[in-house]
Amino acid sequence: MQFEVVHTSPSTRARAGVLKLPHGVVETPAFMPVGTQGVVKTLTSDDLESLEYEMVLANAYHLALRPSAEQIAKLGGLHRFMAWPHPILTDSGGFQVMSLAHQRKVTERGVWFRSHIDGAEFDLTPERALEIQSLLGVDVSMALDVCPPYPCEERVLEEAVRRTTLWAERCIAARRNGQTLFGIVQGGTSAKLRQRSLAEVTALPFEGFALGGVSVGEPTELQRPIVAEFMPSLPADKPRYLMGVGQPKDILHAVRHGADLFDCVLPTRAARHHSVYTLKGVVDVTTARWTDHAGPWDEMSVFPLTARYSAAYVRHLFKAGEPTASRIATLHNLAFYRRLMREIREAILTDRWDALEERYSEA
RNA sequence: GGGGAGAUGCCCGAGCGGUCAAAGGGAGCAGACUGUAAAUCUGCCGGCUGAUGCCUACGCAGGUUCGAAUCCUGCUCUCCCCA
Repeated sequence: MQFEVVHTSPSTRARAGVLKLPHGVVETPAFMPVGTQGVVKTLTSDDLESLEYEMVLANAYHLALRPSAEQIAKLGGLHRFMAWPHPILTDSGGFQVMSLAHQRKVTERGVWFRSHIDGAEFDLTPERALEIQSLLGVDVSMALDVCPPYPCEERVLEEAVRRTTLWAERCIAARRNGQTLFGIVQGGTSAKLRQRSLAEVTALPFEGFALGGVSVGEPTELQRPIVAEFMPSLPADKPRYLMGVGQPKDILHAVRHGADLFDCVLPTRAARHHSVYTLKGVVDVTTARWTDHAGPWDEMSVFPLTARYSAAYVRHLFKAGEPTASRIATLHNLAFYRRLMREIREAILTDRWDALEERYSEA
């Protein structure tokens, strides 16, 4: 892996970079669509290419359970398996510590899961998380962390920080040859614990660093200060990844404070839930106002892959329960996010940040 | 022609003397979703009202009863079986 910051905005901490990975080059700031199970739901890999995405996220926990890391390795690795020859980053399963909290136990050794699929035991240690991601053959592996929810007792938060550091050290030790590994900073909404986690994790020789444990249910008013305070403290010469974020405005905010990478289920999940992103805000495409609307939801948010479909038509497809409705909305939302990231990068490179913020002020 | 079953809110469909503006679906309307157990979940859904409450409602018309969607009589209409 190679990372280079090519330009930093003079008025903000926003930076444009180039991330070179085994399967391709990623221009940052970049957004990774979420393909948990080795697909971005409703899309094909060539859709993602048509949308001009350069990197996607997948999930080690989910793929290890089904079809299994060994199975994917046998079939030539995750890139070949999902027919996506471009960069892939995998989450380790740390997020599932939170999302599957009711059927898991965290110990000093690792996380013991009861499979959400068939109830079988699944023992995830930092070492195994690294092995899984190595078997998958992804471009960027994430360390196994403990992601606590919000709200959360200080005591639990502290314990999560402690274990995350311990596991980070074990991940470093377990790293395979050439495996690119990012460390994750925890600490929830506690500045003190964030500070400690950041110091401990960034002391380790990771190739990149992530701010984790945000967008876990906390209000944005609490998320923003954490991002603003700690994103700039992550090593400047390495990629900075804000996990699970977010709304276009959250991304704008984080980029302003120096973030390079993002992922979030919002554009894809909202699409399946008939919400579409436009420069005028998120609109529910099934509401009655679109019944007779022969044009787009927003003239300023029209994209080549979906331009031919009217608001009235997409509304009808959703009402009729047609799967294509979700597909069109997903294409639209990912096109919106792709344009957002492209415009962010352009704004940084041309020092026109204020105009960009103005453009997305309603989004 | 004979015998039987039934008519409930936008639709389907429970209810079978009071706790019924009436279960449950569906449709409709409006929301939520942030490293995906989510193509899921939530709210509203006769009218007026902030709430209490009031009014109109269970095919139509009468009746019994303190009280009827529920019981009785007649009518109208549907469906099924036999000839």
